[in-house]
Formats: sequence, C-alpha cells, structure tokens
Amino acid sequence: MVLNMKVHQFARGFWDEPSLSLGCKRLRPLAPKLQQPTSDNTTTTTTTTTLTTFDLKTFIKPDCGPRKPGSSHDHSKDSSSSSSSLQTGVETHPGGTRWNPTQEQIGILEMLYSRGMRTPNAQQIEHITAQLGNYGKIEGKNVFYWFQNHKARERQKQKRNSLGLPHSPRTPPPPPIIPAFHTGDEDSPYKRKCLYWGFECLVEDNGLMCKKEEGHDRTLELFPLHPER
Amino acid sequence: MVLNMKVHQFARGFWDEPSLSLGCKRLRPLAPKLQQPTSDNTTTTTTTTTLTTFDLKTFIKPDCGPRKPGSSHDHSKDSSSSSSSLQTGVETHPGGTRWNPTQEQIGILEMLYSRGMRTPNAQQIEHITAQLGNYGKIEGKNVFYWFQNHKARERQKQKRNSLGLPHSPRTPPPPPIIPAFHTGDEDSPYKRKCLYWGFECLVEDNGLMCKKEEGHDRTLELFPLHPER
DNA sequence: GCAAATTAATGATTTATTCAAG
DNA sequence: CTTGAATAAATCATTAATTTGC
Repeated sequence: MVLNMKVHQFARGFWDEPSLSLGCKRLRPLAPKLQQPTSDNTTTTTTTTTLTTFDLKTFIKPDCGPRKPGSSHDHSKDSSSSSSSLQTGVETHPGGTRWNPTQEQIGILEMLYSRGMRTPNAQQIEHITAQLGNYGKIEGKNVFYWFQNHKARERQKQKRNSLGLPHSPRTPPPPPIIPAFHTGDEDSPYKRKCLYWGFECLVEDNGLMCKKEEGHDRTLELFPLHPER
Repeated sequence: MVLNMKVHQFARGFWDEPSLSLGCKRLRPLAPKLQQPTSDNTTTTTTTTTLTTFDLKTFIKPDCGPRKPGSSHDHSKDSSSSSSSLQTGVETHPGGTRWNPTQEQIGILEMLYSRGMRTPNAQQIEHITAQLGNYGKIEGKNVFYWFQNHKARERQKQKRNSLGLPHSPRTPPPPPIIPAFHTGDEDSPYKRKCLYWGFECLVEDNGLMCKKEEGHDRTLELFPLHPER
C-alpha cells in the first residue's frame, strides 16, 4: 500500500491570453454570501468502541480534516496526499484548482450544445474529453459539469427573460437548437441509465489518457480521433 | 486489455463549423495559442496542419438511442459496450440492474450512519466499499448513493414528524446521532473538496479491486479484506 | 499604468426531486 | 411502498474582469 505519486507540476502558463472581453453585459451584483464562521473546530475525537468484526476504527478518516476556508489555500484537488508524513511543502501546488477552459474548449462545447447535446453519456464524455484534451488539460468531470451548468444556466436565463419581459411580441430568444444527432438525452423522457458515474478519464497535456473500469477487464477503446466513420 | 489509442494530431482548425454562430459571447479566436508547448514535436505533426477540424462526425453517438421506456430492459450501465465489436456479452448480468444490498451491508452502513458518517469522501468510500464487498457485490457509487439517500430520507422523515405532529410533548424521535469521528462533512460548514468524483472502485464477489486515478500515476492501496465473514 | 478591492462568471458540490425496479 | 439511481435546483468557492485609488 502505498500511495506514491508524483507531482506533476503543471505548467500553467501556457496559453494565457491577454485580456479579452466578451461582449455580453454584466448584470447585477450577486447576493451577499456569508461565509460561515467555522470556528468551532472540533477536535477529533474518536471514540471507538471496540467492536465487532467490522473494524470501525479503520474508517477513521485519514485526512480531510475540517477545512478552514480561511486558512491559506488548501489545495483542493489532490487531497489525496496529505497523510502525515508527507514530504512537505514542496509543491503545494499551485497548480491548480479548478479547470480553466481555453477558448477552443469552450467553443467546441458550445458547438456541441448548440447542436443539441445536453447530457452526454460516459462514452461521449470520454470522447469529448479526449478531443478537448488537445487544447488543454481537462478531465471527464469537467465536461460533465460544463454541460450540467450550461444547461441549467441557459434555462434560468431563459426563464428570467420570459418573465422579465413577457411582453415580447415575437418569439424572443429562440430556444436552444436542434440536435443533429441523438445524445441519448434530448427531451424525451429522461434517459437515465447513461450515466457518467464510475468512470474516470484523464487527459494529459501532451497526449491523452483515458481509462475505464479497467479493473473490470473491460477496456474502453479510445476513439481514434478523426475517424471517418 | 489494453487501452489502445492515441493519436492526436489534430490541430486547431476546427470551427469550420458551418453554420452555427454563437450568440454573443466568445469572440474571436484570436491569438493563436499555442498549446502544446514543449514537446510535441513529435514527428508527426506538422504542425500546421490543416486539418481537421474537429470532426463533428466523430461524435455521433454510438448507441443510446432514444430509449423507449417500454422496450424491455436495457442494461443500463454498461452502455459502453455497444460499439460493434465488443467482446462478448460479458456480464449482462441477468437480472442485475441495481444494487441489492445484503443484510450485513445495510447493517454496516447504518452503523456508520448512526455514528455520524454522512458524506464519506473518496477514500472512505473506497474503504467502505472494500469492506462491504465481503458481503456481496457492490460498487463505490452504491455506497455514495446510499448515504445520500439515507441522509435525505432521514431528513424528510424528521421534517414530516415535526410538522405532522408538532404537538408531541416529548422529544419524539431522537434525531440521528452524534459523530464518533469526523467524516469531513458533519454539520460544520460544508467540507467540500473531499469529493467522490473521479474515482472508481469496484469490488468483485470474490476479492476486490480498487483503483484510483491510476492513469495519473498515483496508485491507491487496496485495503485488505479479510473479513471475518 | 498598476495593484489592491470589488464584482461578474462560472466551475464544483451539495441538497431536493423525480423516476422506476422490485 | 421502499429505496436505489439520476437529474435538476440551489449553493458554495474560485477565478477573470472591472473598477478604483494612487
């Protein structure tokens, strides 16, 4: 057992774009949010009780202690490391916290969205992730989240519009678009079943890497990009 | 088993995209960003390229057609297969669609819940899954879902009780319990960061198998099972 | 011009609901 | 009717834009 990991440093600097502003306008400030106090840190107590066969003690969580938002930056993502004796500080990494999509990535995603894709299934996510990986680091979950957020925000934007100015005489904002191909979702009664859970896909800067339920001895072929099919 | 694939050449050109203009936002492509920094040199590419264009066609969905609810059972999950030549019908498990927890599994989960566990993190889920695997087939997501559903239902049950009979003189149903150890969730300001996404864990009937972000070169130890069954 | 302060956007999680197998 | 599975809605948190005071 060992967790060995390497730290990849990750050069985040490439592709930085100078500024660039999008045309849309901004709207009002957001609601104030209050940050919770957090204080009360409880100490960890573990009371264990002896027990039974099912060794409860082993569940004591290894890491992930109460997190203080305030305390410097916690590197989210790789929380994995952590265990006590970790080699220190090094790195700590900057790297990265959340996915920062490139223009191309967003462009592709929007194109897919405009074509009707809404909730891509595992396979599609892999494919998309692989493709987008050519434009920057990205993981499957980012794709998944993107569609979820985009769909939700599009929806609320539309609702706002329809309510805000219900007097629009004309068909106001043409709702999304039409699918060019099925996504397994569409509007039909929910698809379900085509889920993303339980699969991980990672794309490295140079090249790509995808896998899936490998342990289960089913390998997923990675779509050749540009297939022709 | 193997993951075969690779490829990636493909440069930026996409957007040939015929019709399709994005609404406002996102403007221009502009500065060519170079992505692949480094290396990449790879022989192959030539950069330049021309190419490609993000072959939309490749996204045509392989399977997952519109689903008719009525149509017999589609095995959800593995939608993966699908593509033509997949090897065998592996699995297809007969009836098995959803997880069917055994008494022991539920017992353990409830014990953990009663002890305060609410939203186990990835590591914990792995561990739990592994342990429960000794009592029957189970996957990480089942554990994840169980806690989610149980928490939610406990909550609504409580709400119902407090509203339904607000006159109960006595403290009616003693709310959950107290945590014996932190789970990283609890009630304190949400923990966040300790997520389950991006990790997969599978436990077979006989033995176990867990893995995690392997591709990313971090290996996770597998908890020894031995169960005392 | 520039960097801290502020605000808008949006990625990532959690909670609430809904669907459906058994 | 119980409850596993999934999706949608609500939130939280971090980053990029923008603004503001030198």
